[in-house]
Amino acid sequence: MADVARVAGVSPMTVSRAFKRDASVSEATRSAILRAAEDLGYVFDATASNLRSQRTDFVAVTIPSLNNANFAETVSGLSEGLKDRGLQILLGYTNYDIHEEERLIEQLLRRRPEAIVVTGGRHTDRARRMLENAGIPVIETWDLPPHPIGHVVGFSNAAAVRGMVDHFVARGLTRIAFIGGDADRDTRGTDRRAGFIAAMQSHGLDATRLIAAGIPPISMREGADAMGRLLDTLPDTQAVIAVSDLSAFGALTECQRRGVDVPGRLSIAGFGDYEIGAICVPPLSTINPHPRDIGARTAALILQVLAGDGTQTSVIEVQPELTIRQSSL
Amino acid sequence: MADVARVAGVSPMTVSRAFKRDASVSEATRSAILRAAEDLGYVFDATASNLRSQRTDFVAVTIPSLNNANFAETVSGLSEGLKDRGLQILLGYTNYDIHEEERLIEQLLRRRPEAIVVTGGRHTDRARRMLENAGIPVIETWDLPPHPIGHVVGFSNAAAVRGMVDHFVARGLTRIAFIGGDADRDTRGTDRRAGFIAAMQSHGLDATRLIAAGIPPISMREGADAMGRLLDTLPDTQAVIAVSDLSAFGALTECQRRGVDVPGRLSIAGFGDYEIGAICVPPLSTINPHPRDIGARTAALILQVLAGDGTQTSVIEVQPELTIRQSSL
DNA sequence: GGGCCGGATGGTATCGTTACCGTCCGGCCC
DNA sequence: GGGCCGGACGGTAACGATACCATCCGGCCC
Repeated sequence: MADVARVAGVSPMTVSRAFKRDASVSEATRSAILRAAEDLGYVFDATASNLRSQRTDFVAVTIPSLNNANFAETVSGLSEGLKDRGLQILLGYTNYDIHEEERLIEQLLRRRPEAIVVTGGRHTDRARRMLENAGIPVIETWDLPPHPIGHVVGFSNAAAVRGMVDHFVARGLTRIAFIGGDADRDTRGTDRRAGFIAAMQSHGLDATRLIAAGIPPISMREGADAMGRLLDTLPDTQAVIAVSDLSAFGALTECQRRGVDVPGRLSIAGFGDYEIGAICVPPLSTINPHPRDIGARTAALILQVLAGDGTQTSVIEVQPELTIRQSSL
Repeated sequence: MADVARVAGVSPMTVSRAFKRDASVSEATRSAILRAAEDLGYVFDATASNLRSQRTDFVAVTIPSLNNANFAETVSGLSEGLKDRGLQILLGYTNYDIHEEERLIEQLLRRRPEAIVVTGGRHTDRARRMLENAGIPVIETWDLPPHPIGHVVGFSNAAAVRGMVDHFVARGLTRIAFIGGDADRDTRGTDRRAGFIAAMQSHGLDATRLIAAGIPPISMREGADAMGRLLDTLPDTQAVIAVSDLSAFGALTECQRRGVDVPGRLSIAGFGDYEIGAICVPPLSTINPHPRDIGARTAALILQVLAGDGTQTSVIEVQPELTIRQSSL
């Protein structure tokens, strides 16, 4: 920076200001400085800036998996909402493992983010403590934790599935199965399964048609395998709700391979409104949790909190949308 | 850190060492320090550490899109290979836009990564200059650029597609179309399309059955729409290669909706070996570029270069694998 | 014309950690 | 017993930017 200042004929202080957004540097001086910097190949050192200013301009985000269209949408909405304020995202993924999440949170907090967004409401005790003491806004998403750490932008996975159960029951279907949600690791999956069981019981129906699908992320293949086991063991099943559209699609393909008519003999529904559910034949009924909205509203919340609007924590509940398509008609 | 030192009864210097990996601190002292830190809720400040030590222990990575199983696999392989050496990944995505990539690269370099991995070999001039002058290892992946900036771990998209064309020709199919690759933004897509054209011409076949699919990322829906246009305008087409498995699957669904038998009347192939291609009915022929290997070999290369093994640049070519399934048999 | 104001710029200390260099001390060798 | 060695720990300066305060000067008001 001193070199740039020398070449541009100004003080380092002015160079520093030229790299800021709204500092008072005349336009002529600024462009001269930026040109000198470009010529010299100078690259602004964010670590020094961060240390001195005690601001890093990034928001830490943890998601269970990189390769998931839903979480990618949330990150995208978040990123979009933050970029006007110059906030960048520091992303980490946990592989659906809360111990991995704990390690990740520790690493992320060391880098002094302005805020931290975590997916889900279940954490190790130590992770919880770290988040509570971090001294920055904490937002839990994709869930409605009973005891939030800070802010929440989420929805009830259980209530969302209840809507789908009601849809099936209204169509006169009673022998309904659920695929997935058996792994303790995926709390949203287990919540969906718990919602299924509660909804079935409240209708006075048998809630024991539960097919395990393995550890998350639940693949299409695992959905297909689960459907295979379901057809083998409980062939009179009339409808299936899968923990995600991906496993629902896998289940659908298994039906196709076995010549089981969907929805004629069996109705299928998924969760997440992934693109595949809208385009496959027949298209899948699903529940759209509006992942991009979750990101966008999280971004808005972060901006509001960082601007200092009060210190109370907010719980923002987004409404999942029941989307009925041919696979359950 | 001074507070922790006081509580633990040692000097700040010793606390600093206790947080390192292989510093000479007695085990008793170290655990006392870590306990004191935990009690005080002390969080190590990575920004200060980075500044003083001039090491950040992270590798910057740019990918076109978060929500893409292939790139996610590469990042995962990379991450896995780097974590033993304590290197973390700082990930950014470009939305398939080289100007966005330029901005991203600038932001990433400001954070002083130990190395930078970019997806693809086409960049803006300024991005190229920044990478050349960054003074850290640069690795271009998923491509074999004619003029590499530094190291390369990639493959020839064009050559990979040629293998698929050869497969079709060997089966006696001659009226072959290509879906996608028309957008300038996705260089890998355009390379695949160019490879298709070259391969067709070398067989003396008509290489003009090219169907546009829109701007990347090419969705399943766009694959379906493209297939619709293809069936409308060139109904005698015998085989289709799509720019990715996702668009290939979309194309397949369009055939299903129209009652076009695959592979009876039309063969379909994709690219990328996504899970959907393996499980859909019929399963899709595809080309597997081994994305996780790309990540793993990139990680190994980075470790080797950072360890100081010579200064020459290496070009590592991975071999895509032709995977023939029922959709083209 | 003197005083005042605000935009543009400069100087200095400092953010929290670690590189570098010392110190201390117990053990071992000749 | 003196010398040497190495493990464990401490003191100080410095990484490269910016917060904070000071300065300078042209323009405007009364």
